[in-house]
Amino acid sequence: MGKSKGHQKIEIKRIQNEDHRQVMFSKRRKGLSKKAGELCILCGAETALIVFSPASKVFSFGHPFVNYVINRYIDKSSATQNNDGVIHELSRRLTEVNEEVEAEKKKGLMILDEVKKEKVLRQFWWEELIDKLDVNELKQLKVAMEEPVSKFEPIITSTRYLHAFT
Amino acid sequence: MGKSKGHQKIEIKRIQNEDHRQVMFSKRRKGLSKKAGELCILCGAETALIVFSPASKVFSFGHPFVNYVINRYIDKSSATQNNDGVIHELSRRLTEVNEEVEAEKKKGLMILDEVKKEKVLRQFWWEELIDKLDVNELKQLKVAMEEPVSKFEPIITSTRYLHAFT
DNA sequence: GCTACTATGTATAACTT
DNA sequence: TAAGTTATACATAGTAG
Repeated sequence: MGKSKGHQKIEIKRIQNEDHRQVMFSKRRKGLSKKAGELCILCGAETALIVFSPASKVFSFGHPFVNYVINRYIDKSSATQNNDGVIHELSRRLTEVNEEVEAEKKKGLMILDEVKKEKVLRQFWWEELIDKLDVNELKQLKVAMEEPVSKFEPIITSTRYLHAFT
Repeated sequence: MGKSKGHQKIEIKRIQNEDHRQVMFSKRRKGLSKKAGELCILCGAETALIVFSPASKVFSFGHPFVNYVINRYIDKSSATQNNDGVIHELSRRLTEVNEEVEAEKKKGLMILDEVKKEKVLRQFWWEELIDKLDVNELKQLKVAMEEPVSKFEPIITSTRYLHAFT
């Protein structure tokens, strides 16, 4: 007797209850693999999906093989200068940002003190990350930054970026 | 007048019609990325998704980053020894911070006309940007986007960005 | 934790513009 | 050609075992 409220709407945010989260992970991971497989069959796509659970268990799906797709991805990004993937990833990130901003604005602006506090935390995060990026990534960024890209400047406004390389 | 038969049942096999297949690919690829992102947010998973279209276009999604997840997949044992461990730790912190942000968003409640204007201009800004950037600039932006300060700053100092393309 | 069930939300196949 | 609409299939949140 399934006495259930059925599929209720949920907010997309971290599930607090650990058990619930685990169950959700299991279900959704399977669903994701299934859909990845369907995409391959229906459309002739080649796909790799790697998922680490919070407990660091790995799950993967690949068509034709995970490693094959990964290699293809790596080759593509290093050899060819195909913007598509980059653009896609960028637009995805930007979309995320915009959505976040929009959601934020709908609810209201954060209290100024809290904004400052968050900003400090984020700076730390970012500065540490820069320190830990591998040499190639730093070179890439450095080269990119040495190019005259005036239309780009607005993004890189902070001097924080600069001493990462000095 | 949407005179449609709606979502009909389909067999999971290669779609023969090329146009139909392309449309299906586009839709399902987006759906897949969305669900991958939801899995990450809901369950704290780390995920990489790489999809090659039949025309060899690459699309990818990664949290925290595609390359990070791939590296972790390829060589899990080194994760604690090199920077991956740091990045992992940092990504955890980012998640925590984001949770805090989410919590804080709920506190504030001020909708501003100014803010709406900014939203429109901002969308214009990034769409133009994507169209105009060359490879080096994309690399640069990619790096910039991968750190949370830039995603955050526009909220506060956005007016600096707006005349870049006007 | 895993499977089964049910009610419901969501994704999406077919169609329109 | 992509973007929007509609009807339906499918995924899945909640629950029980």
